[in-house]
Amino acid sequence: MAGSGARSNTSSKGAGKKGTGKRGTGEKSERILDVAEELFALHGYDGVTMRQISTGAKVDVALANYHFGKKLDLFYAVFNRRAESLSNTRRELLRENEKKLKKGQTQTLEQIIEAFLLPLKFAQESRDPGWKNYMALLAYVMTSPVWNEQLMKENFDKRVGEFIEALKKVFPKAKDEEIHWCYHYMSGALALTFAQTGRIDRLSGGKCLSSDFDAAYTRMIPFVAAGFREVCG
Amino acid sequence: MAGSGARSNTSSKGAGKKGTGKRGTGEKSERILDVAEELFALHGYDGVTMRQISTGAKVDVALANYHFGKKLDLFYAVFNRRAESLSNTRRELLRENEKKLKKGQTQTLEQIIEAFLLPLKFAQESRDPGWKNYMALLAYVMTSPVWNEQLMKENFDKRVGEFIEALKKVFPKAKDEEIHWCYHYMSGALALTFAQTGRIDRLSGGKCLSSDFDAAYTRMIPFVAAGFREVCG
DNA sequence: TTGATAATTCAACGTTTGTTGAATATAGTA
DNA sequence: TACTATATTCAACAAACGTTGAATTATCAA
Repeated sequence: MAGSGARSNTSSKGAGKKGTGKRGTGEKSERILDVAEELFALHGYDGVTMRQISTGAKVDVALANYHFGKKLDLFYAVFNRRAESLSNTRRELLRENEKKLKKGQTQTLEQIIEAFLLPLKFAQESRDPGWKNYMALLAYVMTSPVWNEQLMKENFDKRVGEFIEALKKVFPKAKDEEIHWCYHYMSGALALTFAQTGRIDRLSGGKCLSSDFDAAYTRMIPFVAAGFREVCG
Repeated sequence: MAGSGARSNTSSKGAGKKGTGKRGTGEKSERILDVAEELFALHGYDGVTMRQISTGAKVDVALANYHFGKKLDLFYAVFNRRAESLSNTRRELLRENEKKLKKGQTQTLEQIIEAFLLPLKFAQESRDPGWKNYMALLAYVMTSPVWNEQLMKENFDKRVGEFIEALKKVFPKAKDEEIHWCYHYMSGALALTFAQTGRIDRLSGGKCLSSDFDAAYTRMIPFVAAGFREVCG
């Protein structure tokens, strides 16, 4: 019989491939991921049906199941696809900064923040418009009480730990609570920016644009840095 | 025939009552609202079924429809219930501050921010645990690209406009863009706090608690104020 | 070309969904 | 009491849901 492919028995992620053919790497597979990414970012996990995804990707409903397993596995696949590359870029920038330093020197606060934000700016300005959708999906996950733990923990928390360690070196006298709350504020500012709700467009009468991440980025650094210094300095 | 009550023909909000009896004010009605509030805040609009709500409220499935109309109308009813009281408290605190001023004086930045945050702190610390759920629901709406406009516009944008006007008086030389972006950062920090995702608990190893809005609140004021001064001052 | 494997579509399944008409119970008035 | 409007439950509907077995097509090495 045929079609005995990637059907996940219970809820495994990897979709056990057999020999040569890698699942989820074909043309249609990527179209499915792209459409799912956009829709999940806009309407959340429960607000999207498999039929909406397959219709948008111009494939049969069953194909998404064949390649990715259950709907939940597809959601994970969408989230994981860009998570690693994002986290890696972030690590590289942070270590690059560290290498540039002479012995005994520590990074400036602005450098640390910049290293944290820059990859996100790159993502937003990338040619691939999917990155914008992914950032919106990230905002959805970051602010969701149910997804946050299972998705952020595995993919991003470790890198954030490094980021916070670097901050502690800048503010050696600060309490841990102060640093963590300040990071929390920055994280919230970021998440709302990613979400691209269009609210700032409305409130500002068009003078600010949700889509203009460059404007958000350049002002966020001094804003956050000043906040850190006030609370932790 | 019976049961010809509050059935909304198309999608009207008010649920046209007939004479004396007010819909949605009984004991079970409020239980429905409370449960719906909690579930919507946790799982979003699409992540909650009418049956989950009615089960949680220990009533029949049909009762929610009878009192509130369609599911969408119930969602609106939940959101609107506490929106007005929140916005009013905020206005009162802002005007109280203004009255205390002598002629020619303007409010300090901290006072303005405090007037904006205080009602939210009250809400969080209220005896009614429903307020915490509502703040999480607010975070969901604030960060959602699809709900933001239709719900925030009607209920909160006007008050935010007043808040921003007060800020402009503190920073008369600042550009509108700068003030709006700073407000945006503050708004994001707030939203993530409301969401209570538990992430700060995890990252800080339990030293900070998502539920501890008081800790978030006291540090947010100096953090945000310093950021405003850096960017707009 | 043949044969095997992967990719894709087709058709259908058992559930669950929001919603509603009718039946019953409750409360209040005359 | 009887009457009336409201509140609540019961039972069921059509539609949409995620998922899957089987059939069909494409791919590619031998």
